Amino acid sequence: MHTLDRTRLRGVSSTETDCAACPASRRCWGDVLPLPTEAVHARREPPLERGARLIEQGEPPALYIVATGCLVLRVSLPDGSQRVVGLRLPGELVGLESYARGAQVYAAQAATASAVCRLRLPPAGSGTTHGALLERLLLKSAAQPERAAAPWAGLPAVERVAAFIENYSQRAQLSARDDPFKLPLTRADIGSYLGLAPETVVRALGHLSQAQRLAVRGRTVRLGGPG
Amino acid sequence: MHTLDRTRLRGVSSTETDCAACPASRRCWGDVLPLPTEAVHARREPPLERGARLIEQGEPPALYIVATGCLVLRVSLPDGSQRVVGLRLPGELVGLESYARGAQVYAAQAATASAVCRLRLPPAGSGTTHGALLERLLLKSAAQPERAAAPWAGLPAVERVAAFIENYSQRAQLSARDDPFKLPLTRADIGSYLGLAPETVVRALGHLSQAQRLAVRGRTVRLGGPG
DNA sequence: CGGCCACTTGAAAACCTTCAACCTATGTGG
DNA sequence: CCACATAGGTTGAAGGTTTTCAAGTGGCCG
Repeated sequence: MHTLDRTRLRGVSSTETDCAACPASRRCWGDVLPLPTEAVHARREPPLERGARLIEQGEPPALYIVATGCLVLRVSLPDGSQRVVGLRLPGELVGLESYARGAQVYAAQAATASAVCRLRLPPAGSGTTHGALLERLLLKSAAQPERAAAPWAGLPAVERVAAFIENYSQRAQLSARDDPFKLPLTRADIGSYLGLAPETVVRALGHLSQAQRLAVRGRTVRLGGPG
Repeated sequence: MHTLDRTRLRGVSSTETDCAACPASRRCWGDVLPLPTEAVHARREPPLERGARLIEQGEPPALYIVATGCLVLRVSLPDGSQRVVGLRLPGELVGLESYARGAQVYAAQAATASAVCRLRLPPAGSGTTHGALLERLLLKSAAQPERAAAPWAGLPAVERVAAFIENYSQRAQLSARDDPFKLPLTRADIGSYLGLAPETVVRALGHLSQAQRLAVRGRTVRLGGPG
């Protein structure tokens, strides 16, 4: 224990190292096709005690991979409430979404004593290098159990439907915010997606209509009200 | 319209082309940092009528990007029921998960008349090339609204909790399937994640215990029964 | 015109949440 | 080592929401 490589002694307890030298690298990268030594540069961060926070929501982007322990991901909703949206176990990625959004989407807190490594993503647009790392990350990302569980889970049916419509209208590229648009799904499909009975979707749309939050006629919807 | 490039005439109606030549490429790749001409090779597939299926669950991996229209993603559960798990709009990816799982995870069906392009992923392990494409895909993937919406949404509380425990025990690397393990989350956090009140989680665990589906004592759990 | 499918509406039953009390572990200070 | 404080966990009863079942409406296409 006292004959560690010098590179393990940089900083108080964070270690710049190469995944190829990590005894637990199989957990993170699988046992097939070990990456070339210089491909994955990870820095082992100081260990996290139970309850310690690795990421705050809104922080600048950073990407970690869990080495040991378990992290809980939480989002703070605009109304001040908090929800757990995910769990990360050893070998899983934390914070990837931040690179797409420009900021961390969720807070990450150690549910048990944990250790993580920070991954350095090559600067955007750097071009042709790092292909192997990127490929690994892409597959890993696609394999991840959940991106961030439906934040509407447990909300009342009316709010779930409202969130669905809102989300859809933002993703569909509408010319103006109060442009009428057509829902591509039947009420049954919307219900199946949101975990609601079709009748409940109908009634929820009715309530939203009555509350002036949107105007519904058949499959045509127009957003109304603030938001 | 009759002076199209010869490359647009290959096959009945699918077109091998370069995203840089596509008038709608902004929708797929954004307007900043256009990719080098040869980087993204996409093949426009024959148009999909409303109701047509692009992907069947279990098919070999394939990756598409939606050009126009809207696709619904559905999973068939072991009990025969189906659930909508996602929606894909223009510019969004369909089928990425299949590369991690070795097979398509969901079926994709056109909710409205749609058009898609098939993307050719460089063969795994090809190494240093294609970095720009991979980087784009990684960011796109991280930005995608949902990987596959919570498949437990709408299930009774007992089943949600059961699914959570089962999923956790599979992700945690346990030595044996009937090894006891410790849940890292409080009942309140599990409830927050599943959209249930903490008391409901307690009662659900009670029911599962009583039905011999698992043994719970405090935070220690052991799986029992078939699975 | 008939059939089908999506949508709508009403009433009863099932389920979940809420509220309130109590219990049990764990850790801290005396 | 005990007493206490605290956080997490458990249990019961009341009330609200959602599901289910049933029936009926409206549009679209053969």
